[in-house]
Amino acid sequence: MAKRTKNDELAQLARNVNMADVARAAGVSMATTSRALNDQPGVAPATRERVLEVARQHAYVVSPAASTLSGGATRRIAVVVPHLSRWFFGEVLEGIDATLRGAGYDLMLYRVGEGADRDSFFELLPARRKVDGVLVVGIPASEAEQERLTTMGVQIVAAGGQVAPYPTVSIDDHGAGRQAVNHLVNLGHRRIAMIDAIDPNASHWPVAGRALAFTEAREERDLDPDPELFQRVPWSARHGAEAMAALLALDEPPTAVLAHSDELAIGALHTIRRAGLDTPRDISVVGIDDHPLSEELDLTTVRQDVREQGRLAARMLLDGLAGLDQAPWTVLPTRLVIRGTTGRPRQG
Amino acid sequence: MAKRTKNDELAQLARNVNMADVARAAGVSMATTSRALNDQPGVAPATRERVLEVARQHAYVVSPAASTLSGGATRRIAVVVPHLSRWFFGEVLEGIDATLRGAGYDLMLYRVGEGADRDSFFELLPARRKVDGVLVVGIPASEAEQERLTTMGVQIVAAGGQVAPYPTVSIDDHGAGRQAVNHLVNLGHRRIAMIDAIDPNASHWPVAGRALAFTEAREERDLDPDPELFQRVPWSARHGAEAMAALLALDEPPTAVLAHSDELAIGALHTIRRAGLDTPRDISVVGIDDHPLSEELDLTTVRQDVREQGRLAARMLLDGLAGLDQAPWTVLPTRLVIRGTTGRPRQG
DNA sequence: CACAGTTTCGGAAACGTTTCCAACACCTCC
DNA sequence: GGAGGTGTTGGAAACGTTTCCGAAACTGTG
Repeated sequence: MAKRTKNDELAQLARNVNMADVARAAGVSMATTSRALNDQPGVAPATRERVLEVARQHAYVVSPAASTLSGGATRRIAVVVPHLSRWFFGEVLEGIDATLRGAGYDLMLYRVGEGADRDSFFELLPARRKVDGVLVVGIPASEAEQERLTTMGVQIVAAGGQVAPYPTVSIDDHGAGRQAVNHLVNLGHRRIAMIDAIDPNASHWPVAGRALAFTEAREERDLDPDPELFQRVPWSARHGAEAMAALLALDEPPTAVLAHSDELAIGALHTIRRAGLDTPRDISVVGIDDHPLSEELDLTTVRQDVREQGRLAARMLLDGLAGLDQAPWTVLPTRLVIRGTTGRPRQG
Repeated sequence: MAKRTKNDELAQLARNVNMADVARAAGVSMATTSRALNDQPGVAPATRERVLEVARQHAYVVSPAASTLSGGATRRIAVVVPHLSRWFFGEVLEGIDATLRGAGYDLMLYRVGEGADRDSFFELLPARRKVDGVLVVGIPASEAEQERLTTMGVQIVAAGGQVAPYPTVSIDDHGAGRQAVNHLVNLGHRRIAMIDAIDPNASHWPVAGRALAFTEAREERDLDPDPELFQRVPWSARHGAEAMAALLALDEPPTAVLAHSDELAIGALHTIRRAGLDTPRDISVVGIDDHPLSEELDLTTVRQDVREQGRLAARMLLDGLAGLDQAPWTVLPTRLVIRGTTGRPRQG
């Protein structure tokens, strides 16, 4: 009999149960059923219990389409990212997913690169009748695109990016750069290089955040102002390696290197190894991120809590949807993690 | 005047335009408007053009909720993954997203770990009225869970995983292991170790695919059968490093190591470095995946096209939705990429 | 018991699209 | 001209839920 009941239940899943079925079985109206299932006031506790039990027995799930059409809310959030296979975005998504899931929201993913996809997304905003809110992650959106986005008529929060006309979450990017460069200065380095990252998909990339901290420190702390020490390359370990090779080919190589991200730092480390040099004996390297591989590589780095950024961004969006107050701008601190790739400069 | 037109358009986006508005402006009925917008037959070309132009001028987008409620199709695909921040899943998602986007489908992301989330997902199948199909990626689903999934009444395709009662895409996992171990054998290695990966979230992890190829090769090719040479650890660079340390602590360390994935291999490489040893001079290392960092690390590895798996899986699902024939099981080949971490065993 | 206030309940309209089928228009052939 | 076939069009019903508002039931007080 147990086997037969299981089969009946399976068959019932295939034939979707509607609220009308639940109402009939519970002996109440559609309106009462809806109120009971949606935890709305105006239902006697005993009636509510009965309806919930009948719904459970029928394995009833609401029709999201009918619910949205009638009540307006989609209970879906769009997450817009420029890349999927890079660590940062996967990590943010972990935080976002957990928070949305906990609140009963679904996550719709939009990977928006360049060209037709991007034009289509920002021009017509096709997502606007599909979601209640949008989380924009690390998209180098132009001011026009940002403004366009606000016309969607949905809540927007940005993470991991730049100033925008909607609430944002980010790390103290400038502070992170500051921590890294100060660490090197305090070790005694004066000829310090930076390998900065540019987004291969962005049309321009102003000197801001981490890079700005570096250029400012050069002036304030009397560091070597050699422009050759400021390298800007597309992010990837390989480009980091190539930039490090260019730095090692200078008449006077730097004694320390600040890399925009751990991925660039990893590439730089391997160029150093291949050149027969070592950290921190011959040259110091510090990254930013604390990527999972950094601990294994013993890389000194500035840690940012990427997952927390995702959680916070989602939290802020949900608060906005619930009509609660939103902080317009939340900045997470970063923390210097000293490992084995930084030390005092070599004498002479 | 140009500024004023732009503002009118922006205001119009905020107030959603419905199909009734388009029909009225085009001077046709709702039925004709729907046919024209959906590329259905039974509309005169001139009428269709007129409707399309009016829709474009009004920046009309359909109400997905009304469309789904009326026509049944959601045009959404669920992608179910056990992790988000690991490279493999980001890479698969890139391929999936591109293919779904091209076909006009939206991607809904479900990260299903362990515990309540997982029970909820597989038990009640809440996604079943939300999507037209499901792509299951790298989920170590039990047979009961797989069977349960088929009761959703939607198309299902799996990628990067195991045998299932629905179409699947994977690499030739066994072949990949074979390529790696053969490469080492052909270099002359006989005392070969394997660092195998287990999913920290799975309750069991049978010796299959790559690991099976290793254990079979030991018997067929007369390799050293020492059971200490078969290490199984949770995937991560750190666990790879620890397993490598255990192997180096043996009375007679292996002359070569096959790692289940490049991440494990990277960890192993660093233990080797820290022990003052080098590849391939002292010991050979081969991984599987061709992770982006592997080229930079000069790691010999077996390459799998992860993004192509995503594309294929999505393609197969869309074909199923379109009523086309689906191959029940598609296997992608892998390719050995020889770099600098493998060489002949040291003499003596 | 009567009255007032509160809680619960149910019917019907609304939401915005899709699609079936009847009606009409047009064309071709005998 | 009439018959038959083809293409186009439009009205109405359906989809499954939510919510407004009137009616009924219940509770407490004098």
